[in-house]
Amino acid sequence: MSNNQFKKGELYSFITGKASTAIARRLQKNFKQSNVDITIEQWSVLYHLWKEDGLSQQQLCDATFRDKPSITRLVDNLERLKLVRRVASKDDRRINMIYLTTAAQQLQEQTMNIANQTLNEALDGVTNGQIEIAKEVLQNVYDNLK
Amino acid sequence: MSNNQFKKGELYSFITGKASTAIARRLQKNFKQSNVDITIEQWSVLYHLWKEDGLSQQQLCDATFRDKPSITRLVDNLERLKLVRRVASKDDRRINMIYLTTAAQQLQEQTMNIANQTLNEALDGVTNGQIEIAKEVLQNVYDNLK
DNA sequence: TTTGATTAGTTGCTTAAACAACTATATGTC
DNA sequence: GACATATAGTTGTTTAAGCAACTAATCAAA
Repeated sequence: MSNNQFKKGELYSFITGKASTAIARRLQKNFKQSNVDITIEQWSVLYHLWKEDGLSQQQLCDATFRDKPSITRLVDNLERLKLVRRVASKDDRRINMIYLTTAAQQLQEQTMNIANQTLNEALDGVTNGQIEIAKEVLQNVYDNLK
Repeated sequence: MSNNQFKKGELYSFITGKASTAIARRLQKNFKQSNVDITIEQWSVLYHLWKEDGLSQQQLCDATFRDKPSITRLVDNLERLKLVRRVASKDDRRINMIYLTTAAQQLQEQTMNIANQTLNEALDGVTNGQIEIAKEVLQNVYDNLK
Protein backbone atom coordinates (compact mmCIF):
# COMPACT_ATOMS: atom_id res chain seq x y z
CA MET A 1 0.00 0.00 0.00
CA SER A 2 2.18 2.79 -1.30
CA ASN A 3 0.01 5.64 -0.06
CA ASN A 4 -0.16 4.92 3.63
CA GLN A 5 2.47 7.51 4.27
CA PHE A 6 0.44 10.18 2.48
CA LYS A 7 0.99 13.20 4.62
CA LYS A 8 -2.06 14.57 6.32
CA GLY A 9 -1.15 18.17 5.77
CA GLU A 10 -1.44 17.61 2.06
CA LEU A 11 -4.81 15.96 2.21
CA TYR A 12 -7.07 18.94 2.05
CA SER A 13 -5.96 20.45 -1.23
CA PHE A 14 -6.32 17.12 -2.96
CA ILE A 15 -9.78 16.51 -1.65
CA THR A 16 -11.30 19.91 -2.15
CA GLY A 17 -10.33 20.35 -5.78
CA LYS A 18 -9.42 24.00 -5.38
CA ALA A 19 -7.62 23.93 -8.73
CA SER A 20 -10.64 22.76 -10.67
CA THR A 21 -12.84 25.25 -8.82
CA ALA A 22 -10.41 27.98 -9.81
CA ILE A 23 -10.46 26.85 -13.45
CA ALA A 24 -14.26 26.75 -13.46
CA ARG A 25 -14.53 30.24 -12.00
CA ARG A 26 -12.04 31.65 -14.44
CA LEU A 27 -13.75 30.03 -17.40
CA GLN A 28 -17.09 31.42 -16.25
CA LYS A 29 -15.53 34.86 -15.89
CA ASN A 30 -13.96 34.64 -19.33
CA PHE A 31 -17.30 33.63 -20.83
CA LYS A 32 -18.93 36.60 -19.20
CA GLN A 33 -16.28 39.00 -20.45
CA SER A 34 -16.97 37.81 -23.97
CA ASN A 35 -20.71 38.17 -23.41
CA VAL A 36 -21.23 34.42 -23.60
CA ASP A 37 -24.24 33.96 -21.37
CA ILE A 38 -24.13 30.30 -20.45
CA THR A 39 -22.95 28.48 -17.36
CA ILE A 40 -19.94 26.21 -17.48
CA GLU A 41 -22.23 23.28 -16.70
CA GLN A 42 -24.36 24.13 -19.73
CA TRP A 43 -21.17 24.51 -21.76
CA SER A 44 -20.00 21.06 -20.67
CA VAL A 45 -23.18 19.56 -22.11
CA LEU A 46 -22.82 21.49 -25.37
CA TYR A 47 -19.17 20.36 -25.52
CA HIS A 48 -20.21 16.73 -25.87
CA LEU A 49 -22.97 17.54 -28.34
CA TRP A 50 -20.45 19.39 -30.51
CA LYS A 51 -18.42 16.20 -30.61
CA GLU A 52 -21.52 14.13 -31.39
CA ASP A 53 -24.93 15.65 -31.86
CA GLY A 54 -28.08 13.75 -30.98
CA LEU A 55 -26.96 12.05 -27.78
CA SER A 56 -29.57 10.70 -25.40
CA GLN A 57 -29.86 12.16 -21.92
CA GLN A 58 -28.35 8.98 -20.51
CA GLN A 59 -25.37 9.31 -22.83
CA LEU A 60 -24.98 12.87 -21.60
CA CYS A 61 -25.03 11.57 -18.03
CA ASP A 62 -22.17 9.22 -18.82
CA ALA A 63 -20.21 11.80 -20.78
CA THR A 64 -20.48 14.57 -18.20
CA PHE A 65 -20.34 12.39 -15.08
CA ARG A 66 -23.66 13.73 -13.83
CA ASP A 67 -26.76 11.93 -12.61
CA LYS A 68 -30.04 11.82 -14.48
CA PRO A 69 -31.86 14.58 -12.59
CA SER A 70 -28.92 16.92 -13.18
CA ILE A 71 -29.06 16.29 -16.91
CA THR A 72 -32.84 16.61 -17.00
CA ARG A 73 -32.57 20.09 -15.53
CA LEU A 74 -29.54 21.14 -17.56
CA VAL A 75 -31.39 20.12 -20.71
CA ASP A 76 -34.49 21.96 -19.40
CA ASN A 77 -32.43 25.13 -19.08
CA LEU A 78 -30.63 24.66 -22.40
CA GLU A 79 -33.99 24.15 -24.04
CA ARG A 80 -35.33 27.35 -22.49
CA LEU A 81 -32.27 29.15 -23.85
CA LYS A 82 -33.08 27.65 -27.26
CA LEU A 83 -29.67 26.00 -27.45
CA VAL A 84 -30.90 22.40 -27.69
CA ARG A 85 -34.14 20.61 -28.35
CA ARG A 86 -35.45 17.27 -27.16
CA VAL A 87 -36.55 14.91 -29.93
CA ALA A 88 -38.36 11.74 -28.92
CA SER A 89 -36.69 8.68 -30.39
CA LYS A 90 -38.87 6.64 -32.70
CA ASP A 91 -37.06 3.40 -31.95
CA ASP A 92 -37.43 3.67 -28.19
CA ARG A 93 -40.03 6.00 -26.85
CA ARG A 94 -38.31 6.24 -23.47
CA ILE A 95 -35.40 8.08 -25.05
CA ASN A 96 -34.95 11.78 -25.78
CA MET A 97 -32.34 12.59 -28.39
CA ILE A 98 -30.81 15.98 -27.69
CA TYR A 99 -29.99 18.10 -30.72
CA LEU A 100 -28.12 21.38 -30.97
CA THR A 101 -29.86 24.39 -32.44
CA THR A 102 -28.01 26.60 -34.89
CA ALA A 103 -27.58 29.12 -32.07
CA ALA A 104 -25.64 26.50 -30.13
CA GLN A 105 -23.63 25.47 -33.16
CA GLN A 106 -22.53 29.06 -33.51
CA LEU A 107 -21.22 29.08 -29.94
CA GLN A 108 -18.75 26.29 -30.54
CA GLU A 109 -15.76 28.07 -32.02
CA GLN A 110 -15.88 31.08 -29.74
CA THR A 111 -16.31 29.13 -26.51
CA MET A 112 -13.72 26.54 -27.40
CA ASN A 113 -11.26 29.34 -27.99
CA ILE A 114 -12.12 30.83 -24.62
CA ALA A 115 -11.75 27.45 -22.96
CA ASN A 116 -8.36 26.87 -24.57
CA GLN A 117 -7.22 30.33 -23.58
CA THR A 118 -8.44 29.72 -20.01
CA LEU A 119 -6.48 26.51 -19.89
CA ASN A 120 -3.38 28.33 -21.06
CA GLU A 121 -3.83 30.86 -18.26
CA ALA A 122 -4.24 28.00 -15.80
CA LEU A 123 -1.23 26.03 -16.99
CA ASP A 124 1.15 28.94 -17.40
CA GLY A 125 4.57 27.85 -16.19
CA VAL A 126 3.69 24.16 -16.18
CA THR A 127 5.65 21.94 -18.53
CA ASN A 128 4.04 19.52 -20.94
CA GLY A 129 5.73 16.68 -19.09
CA GLN A 130 4.16 17.74 -15.83
CA ILE A 131 0.78 18.10 -17.52
CA GLU A 132 1.05 14.57 -18.86
CA ILE A 133 1.72 13.16 -15.41
CA ALA A 134 -1.01 15.25 -13.77
CA LYS A 135 -3.46 14.00 -16.37
CA GLU A 136 -2.44 10.41 -15.71
CA VAL A 137 -2.93 10.87 -11.98
CA LEU A 138 -6.34 12.49 -12.39
CA GLN A 139 -7.42 9.79 -14.81
CA ASN A 140 -6.20 7.13 -12.42
CA VAL A 141 -8.11 8.72 -9.53
CA TYR A 142 -11.23 8.90 -11.66
CA ASP A 143 -10.91 5.27 -12.72
CA ASN A 144 -10.37 4.19 -9.11
CA LEU A 145 -13.54 5.86 -7.90
CA LYS A 146 -16.05 6.08 -10.71
CA MET B 1 3.95 29.99 -24.75
CA SER B 2 4.53 26.34 -24.01
CA ASN B 3 0.87 25.36 -23.84
CA ASN B 4 -0.34 26.48 -27.22
CA GLN B 5 -0.12 22.96 -28.46
CA PHE B 6 -2.34 21.69 -25.67
CA LYS B 7 -4.50 19.19 -27.43
CA LYS B 8 -8.16 20.03 -27.59
CA GLY B 9 -9.29 16.50 -26.97
CA GLU B 10 -7.69 16.64 -23.56
CA LEU B 11 -9.26 19.91 -22.58
CA TYR B 12 -12.49 18.71 -21.13
CA SER B 13 -11.17 16.44 -18.43
CA PHE B 14 -8.89 19.15 -17.16
CA ILE B 15 -11.60 21.75 -17.03
CA THR B 16 -14.40 19.74 -15.54
CA GLY B 17 -12.50 18.35 -12.58
CA LYS B 18 -14.08 14.94 -12.80
CA ALA B 19 -11.41 13.54 -10.50
CA SER B 20 -12.17 15.93 -7.66
CA THR B 21 -15.90 15.39 -8.17
CA ALA B 22 -15.27 11.67 -7.87
CA ILE B 23 -13.23 12.14 -4.69
CA ALA B 24 -15.92 14.35 -3.18
CA ARG B 25 -18.65 11.85 -3.94
CA ARG B 26 -16.67 8.97 -2.52
CA LEU B 27 -15.84 10.89 0.63
CA GLN B 28 -19.50 11.76 1.09
CA LYS B 29 -20.43 8.12 0.59
CA ASN B 30 -17.80 6.98 3.06
CA PHE B 31 -19.06 9.49 5.63
CA LYS B 32 -22.56 8.19 5.18
CA GLN B 33 -21.48 4.58 5.58
CA SER B 34 -19.91 5.51 8.90
CA ASN B 35 -23.07 7.38 9.92
CA VAL B 36 -21.26 10.70 9.82
CA ASP B 37 -24.09 13.03 8.92
CA ILE B 38 -22.33 16.10 7.56
CA THR B 39 -21.67 17.31 4.03
CA ILE B 40 -18.15 17.46 2.66
CA GLU B 41 -18.48 21.23 2.48
CA GLN B 42 -19.31 21.37 6.18
CA TRP B 43 -16.40 19.01 6.82
CA SER B 44 -14.04 21.31 4.93
CA VAL B 45 -14.95 24.15 7.30
CA LEU B 46 -14.46 21.95 10.36
CA TYR B 47 -11.13 20.80 8.92
CA HIS B 48 -9.70 24.30 9.18
CA LEU B 49 -11.19 24.89 12.61
CA TRP B 50 -9.53 21.69 13.84
CA LYS B 51 -6.22 23.13 12.73
CA GLU B 52 -7.01 26.48 14.37
CA ASP B 53 -10.15 27.09 16.35
CA GLY B 54 -11.73 30.53 16.55
CA LEU B 55 -11.24 31.69 12.96
CA SER B 56 -13.33 34.56 11.65
CA GLN B 57 -15.72 33.96 8.78
CA GLN B 58 -13.39 35.90 6.49
CA GLN B 59 -10.49 33.66 7.47
CA LEU B 60 -12.70 30.68 6.66
CA CYS B 61 -13.41 32.23 3.26
CA ASP B 62 -9.69 32.43 2.55
CA ALA B 63 -8.95 28.98 3.92
CA THR B 64 -11.72 27.20 2.03
CA PHE B 65 -11.62 29.29 -1.15
CA ARG B 66 -15.29 30.22 -0.79
CA ASP B 67 -17.03 33.57 -0.95
CA LYS B 68 -18.61 35.27 2.03
CA PRO B 69 -22.23 34.28 1.38
CA SER B 70 -21.17 30.64 1.08
CA ILE B 71 -19.43 30.78 4.45
CA THR B 72 -22.34 32.63 6.05
CA ARG B 73 -24.66 29.82 5.07
CA LEU B 74 -22.26 26.99 5.87
CA VAL B 75 -21.80 28.48 9.33
CA ASP B 76 -25.58 28.87 9.60
CA ASN B 77 -25.99 25.18 8.93
CA LEU B 78 -23.11 24.11 11.17
CA GLU B 79 -24.61 26.21 13.94
CA ARG B 80 -27.99 24.55 13.46
CA LEU B 81 -26.24 21.19 13.73
CA LYS B 82 -24.63 22.45 16.95
CA LEU B 83 -21.15 21.84 15.57
CA VAL B 84 -19.93 25.46 15.80
CA ARG B 85 -21.03 28.66 17.45
CA ARG B 86 -20.58 32.27 16.44
CA VAL B 87 -18.97 34.45 19.08
CA ALA B 88 -18.89 38.20 18.45
CA SER B 89 -15.38 39.59 18.74
CA LYS B 90 -14.92 42.18 21.44
CA ASP B 91 -12.05 43.90 19.63
CA ASP B 92 -13.95 44.38 16.39
CA ARG B 93 -17.68 44.14 16.50
CA ARG B 94 -17.93 43.39 12.79
CA ILE B 95 -16.24 40.03 13.30
CA ASN B 96 -17.68 36.66 14.26
CA MET B 97 -15.21 34.21 15.71
CA ILE B 98 -16.27 30.66 14.92
CA TYR B 99 -15.66 28.08 17.62
CA LEU B 100 -16.04 24.32 17.54
CA THR B 101 -18.40 22.63 19.96
CA THR B 102 -17.33 19.47 21.75
CA ALA B 103 -19.54 17.52 19.35
CA ALA B 104 -17.44 18.84 16.46
CA GLN B 105 -14.18 18.16 18.30
CA GLN B 106 -15.26 14.56 18.64
CA LEU B 107 -15.75 14.25 14.87
CA GLN B 108 -12.14 15.08 14.08
CA GLU B 109 -10.38 11.75 14.46
CA GLN B 110 -13.05 9.65 12.83
CA THR B 111 -13.57 11.89 9.82
CA MET B 112 -9.88 12.45 9.26
CA ASN B 113 -9.43 8.70 9.18
CA ILE B 114 -12.23 8.39 6.65
CA ALA B 115 -10.71 11.16 4.55
CA ASN B 116 -7.29 9.53 4.59
CA GLN B 117 -8.79 6.20 3.68
CA THR B 118 -10.75 7.82 0.86
CA LEU B 119 -7.59 9.37 -0.48
CA ASN B 120 -5.88 6.00 -0.38
CA GLU B 121 -8.74 4.55 -2.41
CA ALA B 122 -8.41 7.43 -4.87
CA LEU B 123 -4.66 7.19 -5.23
CA ASP B 124 -4.38 3.44 -5.44
CA GLY B 125 -1.79 2.56 -8.04
CA VAL B 126 -0.35 6.06 -8.18
CA THR B 127 3.26 6.46 -7.11
CA ASN B 128 4.41 9.04 -4.58
CA GLY B 129 6.50 10.66 -7.29
CA GLN B 130 3.45 11.09 -9.51
CA ILE B 131 1.48 12.47 -6.59
CA GLU B 132 4.18 15.04 -5.93
CA ILE B 133 4.08 16.26 -9.52
CA ALA B 134 0.29 16.29 -9.65
CA LYS B 135 0.23 18.34 -6.47
CA GLU B 136 2.73 20.80 -7.94
CA VAL B 137 0.64 21.18 -11.08
CA LEU B 138 -2.58 21.71 -9.14
CA GLN B 139 -0.89 24.21 -6.84
CA ASN B 140 0.53 26.02 -9.86
CA VAL B 141 -2.89 26.17 -11.52
CA TYR B 142 -4.42 27.49 -8.33
CA ASP B 143 -1.72 30.14 -7.95
CA ASN B 144 -2.16 31.18 -11.58
CA LEU B 145 -5.89 31.76 -11.20
CA LYS B 146 -6.70 32.63 -7.62
C1' DT C 1 -15.15 65.37 13.99
C1' DT C 2 -17.39 64.69 9.99
C1' DT C 3 -16.95 62.54 5.62
C1' DG C 4 -15.45 58.80 2.55
C1' DA C 5 -13.63 54.45 1.88
C1' DT C 6 -12.81 49.82 3.44
C1' DT C 7 -13.94 45.56 5.78
C1' DA C 8 -17.11 41.86 7.86
C1' DG C 9 -21.03 39.78 7.43
C1' DT C 10 -26.06 39.00 5.65
C1' DT C 11 -29.92 38.52 2.32
C1' DG C 12 -32.12 37.69 -2.21
C1' DC C 13 -32.02 35.37 -6.40
C1' DT C 14 -30.72 31.87 -9.89
C1' DT C 15 -28.32 27.65 -11.11
C1' DA C 16 -26.77 23.27 -9.99
C1' DA C 17 -25.82 18.69 -7.27
C1' DA C 18 -27.25 14.66 -4.69
C1' DC C 19 -30.61 11.47 -3.40
C1' DA C 20 -35.09 9.23 -3.24
C1' DA C 21 -39.39 8.35 -5.20
C1' DC C 22 -41.89 8.29 -9.11
C1' DT C 23 -43.91 7.30 -14.33
C1' DA C 24 -43.48 5.26 -18.71
C1' DT C 25 -41.51 2.23 -21.89
C1' DA C 26 -38.94 -1.84 -23.13
C1' DT C 27 -37.13 -6.52 -22.39
C1' DG C 28 -36.73 -11.23 -20.96
C1' DT C 29 -38.88 -15.47 -19.37
C1' DC C 30 -42.17 -18.79 -18.34
C1' DG D 1 -49.39 -13.17 -23.73
C1' DA D 2 -48.47 -12.01 -18.70
C1' DC D 3 -45.44 -10.77 -15.31
C1' DA D 4 -41.09 -9.39 -13.35
C1' DT D 5 -37.25 -6.63 -14.14
C1' DA D 6 -34.47 -3.18 -16.12
C1' DT D 7 -33.91 1.29 -18.38
C1' DA D 8 -34.96 6.40 -19.55
C1' DG D 9 -36.46 10.23 -17.87
C1' DT D 10 -39.01 13.47 -14.36
C1' DT D 11 -40.19 15.62 -9.91
C1' DG D 12 -39.50 16.97 -4.99
C1' DT D 13 -36.45 18.26 -1.43
C1' DT D 14 -32.16 19.82 0.72
C1' DT D 15 -27.56 21.80 0.34
C1' DA D 16 -24.42 24.69 -1.84
C1' DA D 17 -22.19 28.20 -5.32
C1' DG D 18 -21.97 32.65 -7.49
C1' DC D 19 -23.24 37.26 -7.94
C1' DA D 20 -25.26 41.70 -6.62
C1' DA D 21 -27.07 44.58 -3.22
C1' DC D 22 -27.29 45.55 1.29
C1' DT D 23 -26.15 46.85 6.69
C1' DA D 24 -22.99 47.69 10.28
C1' DA D 25 -18.60 48.70 12.07
C1' DT D 26 -13.94 50.42 11.46
C1' DC D 27 -10.38 53.32 9.64
C1' DA D 28 -8.23 57.26 7.37
C1' DA D 29 -7.76 61.94 6.44
C1' DA D 30 -8.65 66.50 6.22
